[in-house]
Amino acid sequence: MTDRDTPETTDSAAARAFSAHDHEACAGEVLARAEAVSAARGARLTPVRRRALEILLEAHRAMGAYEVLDRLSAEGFGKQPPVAYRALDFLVEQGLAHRIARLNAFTACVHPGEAHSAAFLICRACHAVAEAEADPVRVALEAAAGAVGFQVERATVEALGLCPSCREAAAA
Amino acid sequence: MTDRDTPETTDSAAARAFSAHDHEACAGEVLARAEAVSAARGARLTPVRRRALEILLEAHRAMGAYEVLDRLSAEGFGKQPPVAYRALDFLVEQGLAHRIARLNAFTACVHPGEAHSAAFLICRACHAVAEAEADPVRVALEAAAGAVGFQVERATVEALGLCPSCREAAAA
DNA sequence: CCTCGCACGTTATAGAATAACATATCTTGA
DNA sequence: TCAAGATATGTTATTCTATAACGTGCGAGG
Repeated sequence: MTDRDTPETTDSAAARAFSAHDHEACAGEVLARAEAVSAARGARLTPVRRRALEILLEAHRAMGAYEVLDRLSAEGFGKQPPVAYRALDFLVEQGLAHRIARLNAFTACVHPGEAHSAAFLICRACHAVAEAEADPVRVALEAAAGAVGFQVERATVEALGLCPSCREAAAA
Repeated sequence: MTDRDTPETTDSAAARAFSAHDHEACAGEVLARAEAVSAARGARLTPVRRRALEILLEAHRAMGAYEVLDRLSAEGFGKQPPVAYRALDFLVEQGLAHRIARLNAFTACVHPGEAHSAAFLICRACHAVAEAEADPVRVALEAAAGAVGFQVERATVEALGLCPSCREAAAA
């Protein structure tokens, strides 16, 4: 079941999240796409919002709203909670970021624009968060729901466990 | 996909949660099993803990910790947050209740003792919460995780949407 | 009996989120 | 171009959620 040694083949985004890679390039690419997506929809990616997204992308992990707020206020933006919450809520609405319920935290979406159901893989050791493709999961969930007449609108799928690196470290 | 008119056949617990039924009998049955489970493990289902579980069972929906606390304190138990959190945490640890991350709330487990992966179906209209069988969902999730070398330990699967009754009401 | 562990209760504080209001900026159509 | 409405940003204050730290009582085992 935990059939390892199939790293790059299946879900490149999730695999990348758990391995060394060029954060800056990866962040830049996503940011460019985020701008395109926003423009296409007429949504305004203002300075605070854009900066909030950059902060999430740079961190490449889930961040609490107050953590983002600290960074924003240090850069001259507002110092009060709504500043961060509004920016983050905007990003989530636009599909540029996701909220991780289990952590009361937020993370940048790694493939904005593309329709997708995401599942989050949260490492309990190093706290990295990967966004995995979850279409089959969503299908299974909708089947279970449909069986009792429930109509799924939004799904929250989060797994807590060990990422490949931490797993190796633990085994050693 | 949303193939209705299959109410009692598939997942009786989840189906029951969304239809009229004898709450008292259903709660009594679950409570009896909870006691058996606790006894079998040597876990102490003390008065506060037992009462907290009863409160969840009677409500038959997700309740916030402070809501449970209000009821407990009205009945002579402690009035401070840790009283409720400790009781609820115990219930969750013992598998007698679940925490719904999305709602910051708790709900009684409808089949304690049996090993199961649960998915929660949360009605955004009436706020009912059903616990559905989620083994296939879990399998799909583990497949997605395994593909990137991630080892799932605990999974949070929650769907927000419309329950059968509210869906009918909305359609009318 | 006595003491060690667990449960219960308290006070105090930390952390997450939003309500309500004032000000500024952007857009748009007259 | 300018006024009006919508959108964004910022503030203060408050609410909701959760935990840390400490003292007390009780029950089981030496």
